[in-house]
Amino acid sequence: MTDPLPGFEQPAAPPRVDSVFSGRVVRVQPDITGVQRQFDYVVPAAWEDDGRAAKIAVGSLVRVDFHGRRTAGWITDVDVTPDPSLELRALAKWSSVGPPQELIALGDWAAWRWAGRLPHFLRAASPQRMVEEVAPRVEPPIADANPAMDAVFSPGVTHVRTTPNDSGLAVAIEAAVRGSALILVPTLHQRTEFSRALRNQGFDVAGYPEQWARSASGVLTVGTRLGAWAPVPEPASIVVIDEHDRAYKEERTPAWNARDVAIERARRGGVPCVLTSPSPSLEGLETADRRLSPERSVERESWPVVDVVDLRTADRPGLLTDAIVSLVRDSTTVACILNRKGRSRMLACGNCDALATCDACGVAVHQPDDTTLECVSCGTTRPVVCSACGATKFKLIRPGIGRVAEDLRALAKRDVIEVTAETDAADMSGEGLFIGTEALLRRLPNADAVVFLDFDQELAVPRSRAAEDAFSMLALAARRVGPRSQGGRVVIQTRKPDDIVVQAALHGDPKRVAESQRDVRRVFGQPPYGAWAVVSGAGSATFIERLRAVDESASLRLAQLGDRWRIAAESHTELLEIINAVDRPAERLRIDVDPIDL
DNA sequence: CGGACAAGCTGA
DNA sequence: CAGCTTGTCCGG
Repeated sequence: MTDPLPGFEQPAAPPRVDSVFSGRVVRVQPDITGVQRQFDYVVPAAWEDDGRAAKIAVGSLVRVDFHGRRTAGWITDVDVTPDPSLELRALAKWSSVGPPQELIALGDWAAWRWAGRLPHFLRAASPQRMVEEVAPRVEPPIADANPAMDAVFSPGVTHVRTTPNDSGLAVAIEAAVRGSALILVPTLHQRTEFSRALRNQGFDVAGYPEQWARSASGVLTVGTRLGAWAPVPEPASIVVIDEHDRAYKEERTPAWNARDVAIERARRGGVPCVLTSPSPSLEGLETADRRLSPERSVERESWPVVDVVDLRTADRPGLLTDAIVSLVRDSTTVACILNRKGRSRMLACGNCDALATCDACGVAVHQPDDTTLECVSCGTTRPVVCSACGATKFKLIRPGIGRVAEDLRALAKRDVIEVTAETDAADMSGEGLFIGTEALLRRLPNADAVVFLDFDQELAVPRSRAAEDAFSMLALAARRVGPRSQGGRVVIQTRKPDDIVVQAALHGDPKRVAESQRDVRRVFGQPPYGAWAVVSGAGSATFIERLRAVDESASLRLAQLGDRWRIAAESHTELLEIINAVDRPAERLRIDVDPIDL
């Protein structure tokens, strides 16, 4: 250390007298994305006297002096033996109770499994606001478990195929009866529904992440994707409702999947994990130790009447066949689904309705990001400002839907409600004739009939999961309209009436989809019979180059897809052992393990 | 991540 | 070679 220059005052250095420290040393993971290392700090002696030291535990949120600044972090280990050559600093502040030990270990695993960083997962497992202390664990009142459900809650992973009109609530209630459980659902709306239903059954319910502290004291917890990281201590079981749902997959990096986190968490805790779905994912079926399905006749009866309209022999051109028109006239609430994937989308000014066009060539423009409009034809860009009135808000118009809605209005002689992202939920609660994309199915509470105007749109998607996704959409439609005994009706317009997905819905038999997909994917080594990752971004070329160097025996298969790369391996272990060993380039890089859109 | 410091670039 | 940018390293 250099002496201060004469005449200059030395800045106040932190006291380094031994008696100031308690001698206890803890390990801290800083909450900084770029820092994967952990660092040791000592507990200040003063904390022993005022009770703060007693709060030091694995998972605690603290603040520490780190390389000239102060940062938040998590205690990942206590009573560490530090490297004697280091001069340790003291913890600066105890902030909050944090995730329990087992979630920190699970975070380590998730960081490996999705090639991500630990702080990302620790944030998911931490309270949104500081928590002073957690109430002692509450033991839920023990009710009588239903012996008929013993098979569902036996050790390991159980896949329960539900009927389309069974939300999975019965499984969730039974889980609650058997001890403090963790229930995951795909959407916030389902979280509200399940919480309400469980409360009506007399259970105390914590919603994650808002009620972190209650969850931490062992209250039955219901959450969406993030709920996989709820701090319920040693849950008696973990239930994943509608396990096939894409909402369980995080879209941002690291692109983790809550279903898979739940499965691993249950495995580590040695508790049952129950997956439910009316349209199972192959991943869910494959990881399950046992698969339960309803009796064939029960499942069949729970499906609505499915009408298949062959568009090749339709009575009139276009999508509004006679079958549709008469159905729409006779039924009260109908949802018409028309996905216009891959078609050009146009923008119109939210203020004056002028179509946004290119200043150079007059062609319609699209909006690639928040700040630019780009010409599809010549690539000219301009700011998001209307040329006619100067407004800065634009709305998306899907020419397909607008046109069809207009025609439908004329043919059906009734009002048609076009549902977009901006449509108010209140406008969708009553009766009516609705038209919109797949999102309409998620938002409409129920309907007398659902019509897929052009189902080939779904079947023709070039993705390995296309069939499963298309079928899950039909299962969702079936849930909205109810079973055939209640007059539920789903109409599928297609040029491929013999497609396995259409046939499976027609016969109310999801097994057909899974079986056909299983064979295809096995042959080609596609997930879940192999592991995939997609690498994209500016740094991907460098990354792939380095990966080739690490993968000496060339056990990974690489395929370039435009500016992205697909990495395929026999297993996740093989895939991640290599991916995690590659030095990440400085440029932006996105690694998507288990991509859902490939 | 962000500060420290080294190496590289530019213009007088 | 000062003054600036860019790159690399590293933290308790």
